Amino acid sequence: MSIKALKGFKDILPEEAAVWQRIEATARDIFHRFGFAEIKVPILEKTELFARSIGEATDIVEKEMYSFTDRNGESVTMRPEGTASVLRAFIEHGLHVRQPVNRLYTIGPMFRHERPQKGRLRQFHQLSVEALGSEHPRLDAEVMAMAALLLTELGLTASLEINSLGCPACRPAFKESLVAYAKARVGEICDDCVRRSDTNPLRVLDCKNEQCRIAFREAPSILDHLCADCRAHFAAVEEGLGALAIPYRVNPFMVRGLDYYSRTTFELLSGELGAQSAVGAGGRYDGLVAQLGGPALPGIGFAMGMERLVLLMQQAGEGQAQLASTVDVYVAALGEAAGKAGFRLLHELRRKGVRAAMDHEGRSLKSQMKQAGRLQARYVFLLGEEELKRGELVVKEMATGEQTTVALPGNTGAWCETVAGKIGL
RNA sequence: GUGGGCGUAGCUCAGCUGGUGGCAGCACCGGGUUGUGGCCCCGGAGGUCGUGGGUUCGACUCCCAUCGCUCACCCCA
Repeated sequence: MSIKALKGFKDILPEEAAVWQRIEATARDIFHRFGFAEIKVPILEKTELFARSIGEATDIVEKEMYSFTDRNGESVTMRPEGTASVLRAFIEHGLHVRQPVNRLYTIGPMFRHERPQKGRLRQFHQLSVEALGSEHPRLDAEVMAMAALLLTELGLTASLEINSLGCPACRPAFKESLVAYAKARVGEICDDCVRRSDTNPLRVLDCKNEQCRIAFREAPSILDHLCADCRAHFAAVEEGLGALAIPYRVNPFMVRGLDYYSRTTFELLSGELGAQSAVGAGGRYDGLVAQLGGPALPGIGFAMGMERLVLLMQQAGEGQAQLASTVDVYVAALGEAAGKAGFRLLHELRRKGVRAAMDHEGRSLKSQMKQAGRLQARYVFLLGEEELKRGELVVKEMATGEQTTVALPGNTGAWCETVAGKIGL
């Protein structure tokens, strides 16, 4: 039995990698338009970083992290999400003293030891975006608008849902009234929700169980419990989205899985991801930087799941492998002497920026032509013993089948000048 | 951690109530064209039927176990 990839770890084959490249290129372009700069951070961090940021009591920290003891006896963890690492780097290098507001993004793999299913892997990839240093609600709207624009430019549609989770001033009271509401209905709600009302009360709000949904339909709403500041902030976020004409829906039942969120939270949802629905999600985390030992700076960010984007693009027909040509010129040589000359020609072409390919196996011309067709070469440079003798080269344009004979000067560099000039490369 | 579905060629899959694994499609290689691709025609190569046991004269087929994949719960991007 040959060795296979680990459960939940996937190879991205060349054909699919093309889709990934398109997503990354589009994302970078848009992020740069919005003034975000890339930051590259390690994928291995001290375990404590995640425990402190994501929250000790979350599923991620409790049972999903790839943690191990390093050779020096220290507990380290393969990052389960990007924000903690980016904030650590932000604090460690004092980026806030350079400019008042920092806009950062990072792209890369994350690791969570879960049971894989559609749209969920153990190693997955995120586009992770953070804006630090401003609590202006317009920033919230701007960040959401950027996320939405990315989807649009990838040819995808998703619906934006927003909510506010309040702040340390108003959330505790809400939590209490919600717990009280749940406790009074232990008989009607699922076992999970009974458990949740102790461990993570807000989560009862987005339980998928039909009974629970009914039971919590009349539950206290966070939006009615917001303090004056949070209420004003949320209203201004809505106003900002309105100003940019970004469609959205307020969903008071939306909750986030990570502890650090405050005030604005949002999700970009799609119905085409199996049991998963979020392509992207994020929110504000105003206390987090300070909590990690940095300055008391507010922040907001989001993450997009790249595998989920790929899934959506494939379903939208955007994931088709482009039939673009992978080579400009295929050098077909016949015989040892022509092979040697063709090999020099091949490298000359490449040095001039031409995508060129050649076969070294001494195959028949027919088979070389076939290969050229498969690579969708625009031109074949045919070099046989006869051409070599006469100092010529046959240039065939594959699309039309048209062939012209080109005279070769004495050295390969000049050949390419002549040939490339002739065919307009 | 819990449950359902599925494991036959590189890929997609036929294979009936057990009786020798398929001229199957795509892909690959060669030929038809002594030096010309795509389309067409002909030929070729490619398999521990996931693995291990059991039942049987005989198992791809039935039973058990195991591994893997997958979907869902949980959770989340």
